[in-house]
Amino acid sequence: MKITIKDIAKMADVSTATVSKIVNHKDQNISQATRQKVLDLIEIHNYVPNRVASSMITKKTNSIGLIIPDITNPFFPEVARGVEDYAKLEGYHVILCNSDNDLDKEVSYIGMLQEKMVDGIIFTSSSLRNKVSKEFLRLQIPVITVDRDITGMRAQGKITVDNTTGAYQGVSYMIERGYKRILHLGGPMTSKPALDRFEGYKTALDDHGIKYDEKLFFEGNYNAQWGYEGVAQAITNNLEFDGIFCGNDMIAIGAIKALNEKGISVPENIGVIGFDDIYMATVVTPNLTTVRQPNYRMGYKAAEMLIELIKHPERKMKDVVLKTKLVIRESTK
Amino acid sequence: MKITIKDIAKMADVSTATVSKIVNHKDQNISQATRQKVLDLIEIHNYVPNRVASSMITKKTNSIGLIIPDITNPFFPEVARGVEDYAKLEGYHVILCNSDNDLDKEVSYIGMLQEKMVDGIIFTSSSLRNKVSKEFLRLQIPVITVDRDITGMRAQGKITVDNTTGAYQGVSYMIERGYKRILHLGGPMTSKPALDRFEGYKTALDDHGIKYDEKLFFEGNYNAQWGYEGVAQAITNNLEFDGIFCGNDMIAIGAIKALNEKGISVPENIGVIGFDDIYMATVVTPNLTTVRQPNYRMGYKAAEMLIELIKHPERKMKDVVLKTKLVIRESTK
DNA sequence: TCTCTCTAGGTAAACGTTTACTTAATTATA
DNA sequence: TATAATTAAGTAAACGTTTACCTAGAGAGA
Repeated sequence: MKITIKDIAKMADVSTATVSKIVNHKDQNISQATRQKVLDLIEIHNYVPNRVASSMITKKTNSIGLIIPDITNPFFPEVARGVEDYAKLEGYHVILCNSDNDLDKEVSYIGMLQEKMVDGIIFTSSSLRNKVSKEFLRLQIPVITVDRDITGMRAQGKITVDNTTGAYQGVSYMIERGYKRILHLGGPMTSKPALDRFEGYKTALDDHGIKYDEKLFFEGNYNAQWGYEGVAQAITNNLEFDGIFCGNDMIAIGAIKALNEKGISVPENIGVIGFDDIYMATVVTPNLTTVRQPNYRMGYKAAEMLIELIKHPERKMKDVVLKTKLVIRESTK
Repeated sequence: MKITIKDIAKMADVSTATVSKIVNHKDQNISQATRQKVLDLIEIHNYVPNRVASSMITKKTNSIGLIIPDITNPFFPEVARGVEDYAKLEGYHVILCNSDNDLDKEVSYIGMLQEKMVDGIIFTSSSLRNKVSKEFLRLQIPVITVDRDITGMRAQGKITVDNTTGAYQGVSYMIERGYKRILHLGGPMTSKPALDRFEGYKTALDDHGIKYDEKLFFEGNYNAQWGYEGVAQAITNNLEFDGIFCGNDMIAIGAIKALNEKGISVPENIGVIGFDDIYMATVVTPNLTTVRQPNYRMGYKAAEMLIELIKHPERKMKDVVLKTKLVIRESTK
């Protein structure tokens, strides 16, 4: 039998209220003698308070849900780590949910999280989808989105990255280094980040007196496969280009692989730049020049905002837009 | 105000017991008319059952704790995904805990998980540490360890990988391909997997008539940094070798980087083989020949065992030892 | 001495479910 | 027709806490 607050109370010959006060450090009005007696008993009998019972009363579970598409996607472990770190600091637990960007799974998770009475939800997406289940819109608890909006819903908080400026800086850098015809292998244009990066790309060209050529723009997915195929296709089509701005690092990694196989040298013949700065970027040959996204920060910030909202639901949160940073390595000359 | 089972019961003019039975599908003895009436009310008012209240009675929270050192380490997302996938299948939630192999954090997490009344715990470690907190030993709930033992504790279940055979196969393959003096850049020998791989390495040499030379064995960590340094050191020491068997892929990636920088060609001059088969192995140049560990499987299996134990605590679990697989790519000739 | 204010703790309801047991009505069986 | 069995519910305790409110005694001030 598990030992409860009643057992401790009986043994200490006090009421459960007294024990409760001591356990929760609301014990200004408890004598040192009683406190010590109770604390000793707790230690001896290894009493651990049942937080599900407390939750019934306090209406707080001290847990938050983290919905991401796939922890296996190298983008997400860092944001997960960020939210977990801050959550722990504040005594919250995080429940990990992999949605695979699948509406059904999302609905199912939202249901489970609601039933478990989580205090809030952080929602991250790889932005491959723009719809969101109506279950989301019904939610009574605070939701923070990171990296994207939820259409039709005003989430209580929003963390994004300044993708436009990031792309602008990356592309500008390429132009300044002498690259003139820069291919853009973008992510899916249904997603805001992909759109913003495309925007930054165009503006950078424009500001440097280069006319945007739509033949140099390809829309695809966020994976290495697509980077590989995109380059292969461009070459087959005899497209002329001397640089590639990729929608993310995975695309860039695929692109470099294709170039290597064709015997095209990076960065001498063609420069490549990615987006994200995942660890792999430092490991491929050549090391990838890329626009770093503060993934850990995003997660951490998201948890910060969420927990502040949990504590003060009436507070209005300002959206936060994090800055990117150009990381120059070897894939550009 | 959140709507409760009582509200539904009142509106449907039935008892809460009836509603409860319907919600939990224990409704053989409920008339279709009543069932439908209640179901409709639930739908209309968007009633969601409070599982923390149920947990009080059923003594089950349907959640499990997953303690890993760091989700950011490329080894772990796959195992996390494995446990999450199976857990979801069975209606369990997983609470993610990053321990950083730090005893204090571990103790803190165990405390929190106990208080939250998780039904079981999966404990994974990067094997950098062998001690475990006494809090672990006190735990009343089932614990499954993956990848390593907990010293002094008989966990209710254990998932490991046959590291010895894996190493044996990898090293044998190198020898058969003509490599003769094979360096071993191992992980920390405080960890069982590192030891077993070392064992497999020696046995393979032995079985192929090559004498083990202790000058060719280096003990280190599990990261790329160490691989880089290990090789640099070996070269500085004018050590003669034509192959490297690495304690894991990260080490191998670091080693290849060092070799590349010295202008030593892989695999022509020196062959390199890793362990794990993380995604990065397919992305470095040359692609890494490695011994694949079934990470996802490990996580999945662990969740399977844990949940079986939760349902049938009396059952005795057989330890499972998963097989590795040699994946031949480009870093060996 | 009387009243007031602290101090140290106790009382008991409440949180939202589940479930063992009970009950009333209906149907089947002999 | 009398009884047994089945169906379709309802009753109320229990789960382990927290907390608003209460109380008894001690000391202080007048």
